[in-house]
Amino acid sequence: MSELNLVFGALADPNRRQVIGYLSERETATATELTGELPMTRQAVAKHLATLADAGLVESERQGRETRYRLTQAGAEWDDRLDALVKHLQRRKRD
Amino acid sequence: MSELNLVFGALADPNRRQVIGYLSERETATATELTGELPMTRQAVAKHLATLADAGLVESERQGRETRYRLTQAGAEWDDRLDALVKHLQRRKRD
DNA sequence: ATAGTGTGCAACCGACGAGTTGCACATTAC
DNA sequence: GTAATGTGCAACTCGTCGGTTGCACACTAT
Repeated sequence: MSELNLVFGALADPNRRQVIGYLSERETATATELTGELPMTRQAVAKHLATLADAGLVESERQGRETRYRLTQAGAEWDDRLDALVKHLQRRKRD
Repeated sequence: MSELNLVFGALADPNRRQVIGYLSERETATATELTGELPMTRQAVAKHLATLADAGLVESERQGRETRYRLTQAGAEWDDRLDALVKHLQRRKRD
């Protein structure tokens, strides 16, 4: 599939956008850690992380018995775009 | 549903992104006209136009026996963002 | 060695989305 | 009026997606 499709498909889910937000704050996290923030099981979070990784927004590295995820450059750029977009929408709604 | 969800949900489908592109060229079009450009039935195109309208990216106006669709301001902005994004991805891939 | 913790994989389920067909209604042309 | 064109609505199929459970494997601590 084309990269654009993968990226927009990944961003279509609000939980995945939230994961991007979390990763932008914490710099790095495991699927188990993120499970504490989201109302779903670890396996569901792991699936979302896999989808984000397919889209090139997230990368993973195994350290010992845990695998830590972090935003890629593209993922960080999208976090910025999303922040800007939310503020843009709020401003438009306010006027 | 939140506006952001509606917008990203609408943009997740490549056919709908293509419809946005077509509308940015033609200024205005009917569902039947767009059917000539896409490998699907008129009703399918009409559904896509409806979800784009829900997301506020497109607006419709009935003129006689046909209803003409055009991009809203938000839709036109997204068409620009998508163009810029495609070029951004191409540039990144080339380097 | 054994228990505890973290992960990955596979199968399953329910819901939703994309697309289709069929038909009824509205508008225009003749 | 009647035929042709454009639209809208409803029901149906089918695939995918988000989420779950269950289990096996990897690593760590004691």
